[in-house]
Amino acid sequence: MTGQELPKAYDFKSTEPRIYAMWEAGGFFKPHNDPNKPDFDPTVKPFVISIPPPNVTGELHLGHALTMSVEDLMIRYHRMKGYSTLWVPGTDHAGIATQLMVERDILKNEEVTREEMGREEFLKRTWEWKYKYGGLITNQIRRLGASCDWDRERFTLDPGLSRAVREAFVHLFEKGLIYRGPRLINWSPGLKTAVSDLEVEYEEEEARLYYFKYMLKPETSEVSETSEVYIPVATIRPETILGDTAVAVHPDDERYKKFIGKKVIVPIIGREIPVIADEYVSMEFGTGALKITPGHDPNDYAIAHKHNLPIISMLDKEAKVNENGGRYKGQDRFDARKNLWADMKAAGLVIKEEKYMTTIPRSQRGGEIVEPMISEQWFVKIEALGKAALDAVKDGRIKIVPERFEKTYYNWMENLKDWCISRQLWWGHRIPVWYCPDGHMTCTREDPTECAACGSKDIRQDDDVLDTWFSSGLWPFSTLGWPDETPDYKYFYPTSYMETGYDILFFWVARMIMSGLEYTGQIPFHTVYLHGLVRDENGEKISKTKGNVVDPLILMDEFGTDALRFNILVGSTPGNDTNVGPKKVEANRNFVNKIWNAGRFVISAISGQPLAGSEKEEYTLADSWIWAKLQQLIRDVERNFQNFQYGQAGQQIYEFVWSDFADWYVEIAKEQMKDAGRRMQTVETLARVLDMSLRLLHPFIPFVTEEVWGHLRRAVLDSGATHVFDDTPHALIVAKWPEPRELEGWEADKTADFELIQEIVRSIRNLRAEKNVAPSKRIAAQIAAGARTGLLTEQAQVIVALAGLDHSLFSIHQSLADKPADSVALVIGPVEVYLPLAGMVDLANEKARFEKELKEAESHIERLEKLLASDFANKAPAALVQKERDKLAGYKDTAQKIKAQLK
RNA sequence: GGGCGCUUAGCUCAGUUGGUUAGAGCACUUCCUUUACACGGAAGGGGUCGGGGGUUCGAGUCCCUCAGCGCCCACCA
Repeated sequence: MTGQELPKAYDFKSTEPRIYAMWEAGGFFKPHNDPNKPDFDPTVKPFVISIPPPNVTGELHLGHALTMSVEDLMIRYHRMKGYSTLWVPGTDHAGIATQLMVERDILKNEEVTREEMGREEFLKRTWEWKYKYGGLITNQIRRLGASCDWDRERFTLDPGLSRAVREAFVHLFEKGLIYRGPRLINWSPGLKTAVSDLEVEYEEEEARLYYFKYMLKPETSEVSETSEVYIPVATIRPETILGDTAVAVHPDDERYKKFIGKKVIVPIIGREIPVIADEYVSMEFGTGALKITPGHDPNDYAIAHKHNLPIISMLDKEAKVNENGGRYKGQDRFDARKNLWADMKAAGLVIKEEKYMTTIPRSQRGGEIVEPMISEQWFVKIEALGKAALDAVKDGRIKIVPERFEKTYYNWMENLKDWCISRQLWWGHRIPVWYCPDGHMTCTREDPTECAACGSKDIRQDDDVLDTWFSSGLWPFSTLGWPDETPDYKYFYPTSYMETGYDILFFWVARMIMSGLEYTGQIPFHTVYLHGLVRDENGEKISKTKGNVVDPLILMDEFGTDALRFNILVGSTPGNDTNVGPKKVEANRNFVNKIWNAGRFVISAISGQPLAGSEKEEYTLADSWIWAKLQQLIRDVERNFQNFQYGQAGQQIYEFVWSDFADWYVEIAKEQMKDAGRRMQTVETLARVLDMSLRLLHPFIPFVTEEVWGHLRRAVLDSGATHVFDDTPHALIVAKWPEPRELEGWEADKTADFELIQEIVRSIRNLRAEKNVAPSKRIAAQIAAGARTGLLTEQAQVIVALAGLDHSLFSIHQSLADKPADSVALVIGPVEVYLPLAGMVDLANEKARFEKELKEAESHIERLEKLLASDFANKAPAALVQKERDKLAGYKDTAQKIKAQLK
């Protein structure tokens, strides 16, 4: 197919699936150096990323699109660099999310609850759900162009990964780093499971602060019906009064000192509890007296421990009042609050209530208010693990990008609390501990048949499952075969980058580091790259309630995957949020189309006639310029990639391709190709620059670059000019990453000369536009070029073509004795251009224009003279000073020429 | 209460060893269907880089300070 036969607009719809299938069939997603193959070379460096596994039943959202785009870019770049590159894909069982989804579905369609259905049947249904919908998300990830090795796809509940979880748990158990016991945990009454501290979100909300009387227990000697002796207490959750086991005051509080050691009466239910002294109580806040509810408040729990107070749980798993709540038993926590308060009011125990802003703990998943409760749970002792993980970042074995997150990480790792890992769910890895009737625990790698302690055959497995993050914490190595020393594990582990959102730095990244160090004795990855959140086009946080949800699938349908990816990748910086929306994606679709058409042009240029064998002339100024620009671009992109500045790199390639290559070089190339002698080197330069540009762009926009490159490659090979490319593999995805290099016979540093030509062309165009000269009209021009006569004479054809001049009425002179009549003059540094625009010259107008330009030039001269007279000349780098001197000379030139014109 | 980030053109944002006249996309104005591309081309308009102070020959970039916005962490009822 030649250039002309390609459609005018890039058809991403048919191209993308075809290209993806070609890549996959070609085995390009697999590491080229595979430890499972006989020709394996252990000295080749691997580059590995483990995908942050999406929820197996999830659907693609922009967060995934961002993750996949960035990781695919990293992967493709390293693949082209020659690393044995592996991107391990997979999905997460996502305990709570998936279970909720299936539970709701069954309830809706069959009106059966999970409890009614039973554990075994429910799990069977959930697996069916997984098989049915589990492929959805991975197919959507394929659409994004993700070059993962799908043969190595893993799922957290796979037998292999489940074995890894089992190994990890038993390891901790045997090491004594895991324990079970009743502790105050965050309980989600809706989900009916414990959740970890991280899964609780604190929201500032308006609540009420209730003030009431804690009546002193009358002492027999001074019973008085009228005396009202009480301690005023304030609370946000009056229902927890039912669980109070003390009232605490500050030991130095003169108001309450006399009550310390006495008893007060719990309202309505009449229990006697002590008044204790503790410095934790703030005298200034509230009433200065604090009710202690150890069963339902973390601070109170700590105080109760200190003072050996009893702990009363007054809520059940559904957050209804239990038997400890007397007459309120069975009432929902909020009903109990209302009713108890009403009863207290009736009893004269209420002082007042007022509005109060406070932080309310809500479940990250369900949104309901989380209740601190005493419950029997499994915990991981975190101190030693956290210390090791902290050190790994502190001593630089693991680098976090951007660096500022290291501080956040330290802060969190230095204040860790034991991790509650048990969940009262069914969908997940069941805790591998069995109990016998005597209460012995058996924790083994293989399912036991009898109690390890007493031999009892009557053993029962723990009902709970593990926190999803426990298994995903093993992801970088469990996916590679651990705990077995598989070839993959040995070669690809530790992995290279961990790329994910900063929002799961603690949830996931920190836990992977702890797990990796503890189980494998190695860091799981050496670099953590954190990306930001995706926001809508106006920088607003995307939320369903706001109705500004942006669906990546719709964007891909409308504008193509490459356009979406380029939007996501360009203009985003590490750790910062990125805006995505149709307008931005459309702009990038246009860029993709630009590449397509530039490709079409180059391919048709090549296909014109055979390239091989023709004589080659010297490179032109334009050839040298575009090549120099490209070399600079390659260096800049490399530097930016090394610094993880992918957005910056993308932006620079965009500008090069559109502004330098398409707008200038291609237009000049059209001229150069008219000259038979120049055709070969022009086409070669076109092909080379396009080739390099496509390589640089491939990690960003893989589909269109692969497609265009395929056509380009065939055209080049058909023309016989095999020497043009560094390498011609079957696909761009495995082509070599560009490195800066010089061409034989090519002149470096012609940039300034070319820029003068650009300035001349722009000035002429500008004047034409001002004078409303039809673009199609070719006009005459005379140039007085002074010292640049040689350069301009050489570039005459370019100037004539790009500025729309009439070749036969164009001349270049060293100087002009007489200023051409009826002409408009332009001054560009040392060059004067005269455009004889008869009838269009307005002397007053011209004068005003020159005066304005002169003023500008003079202000520059003034500024530069001042600058060069200052310490700048002594202290700044010599090259920089010279540059400013040259500039000053240029402005002086211009000013002088303009002055002459004004005479 | 602690920590972090942001404030640059009308809008959304780039700008990483401090060094030309501070950039892009969108929007806006004028012109053009020229044989790669109207998903295009050409030419324009638009910014005291949040305020103040400092370091420096030189600051959007470094330091201090103030203001506004946002995020994270934290046990004051």
